[in-house]
Amino acid sequence: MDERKTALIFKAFCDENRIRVLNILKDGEKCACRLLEALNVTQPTLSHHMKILCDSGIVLGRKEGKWMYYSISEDGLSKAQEYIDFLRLKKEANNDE
Amino acid sequence: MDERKTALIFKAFCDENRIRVLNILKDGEKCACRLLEALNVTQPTLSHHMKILCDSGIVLGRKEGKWMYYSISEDGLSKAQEYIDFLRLKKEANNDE
DNA sequence: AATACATATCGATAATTATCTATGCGAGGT
DNA sequence: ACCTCGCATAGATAATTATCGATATGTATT
Repeated sequence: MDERKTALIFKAFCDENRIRVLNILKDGEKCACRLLEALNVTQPTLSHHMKILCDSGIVLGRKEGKWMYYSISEDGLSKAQEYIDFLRLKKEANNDE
Repeated sequence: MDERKTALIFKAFCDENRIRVLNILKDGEKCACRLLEALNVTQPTLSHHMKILCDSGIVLGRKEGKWMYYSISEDGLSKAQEYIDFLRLKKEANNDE
């Protein structure tokens, strides 16, 4: 339960532009250039967000020739889901002790 | 699918101190003073984080006399989970439309 | 009503993050 | 070998967020 690591995973989801990217990648793997068209930011800014998404483990990058293809990582989603499930495993409240 | 709203939900999870709070609240409702002991930040800083957690919908606050009691919101967790599930509903990849 | 206590809010500052322009790098194509 | 294209990196700046000390607010308690 490294708090830093957990926070890192969810950095993927806490920015509006990154959510926009994820919503697009939901339909399947996309080239960076496609994301750039959709996003109204400059190319370096997109690159910055894609790095954060990859570092979080939620997105996978694949290089093919000149192009970068990004897709959502099922494993990454599982990690995120695991933490949410972890929070659900309540014992009885133990307020006073 | 308001990107701003989705990002807001996950703001709860993208900070180390807030994850620490959630990990504690996992065991059940806790008073703010308990969180303060555990967290190594000043009282105003804790209050700031608790506001973000409540605004995200992941945490519920309840005032009882002088004390504030915080707990994890099942509904909030569901909202977060819904988005993760949403990303999982893949159609076939459609790279080159 | 005076005091003590728990928490929220205010205002300032430090730290982090997002964004841009400019530039570098690798992969094809000519 | 050179050029072009797609993307990453560097460096600077703007915007946001985290944090603190000081103070306000509301709630017992005496």
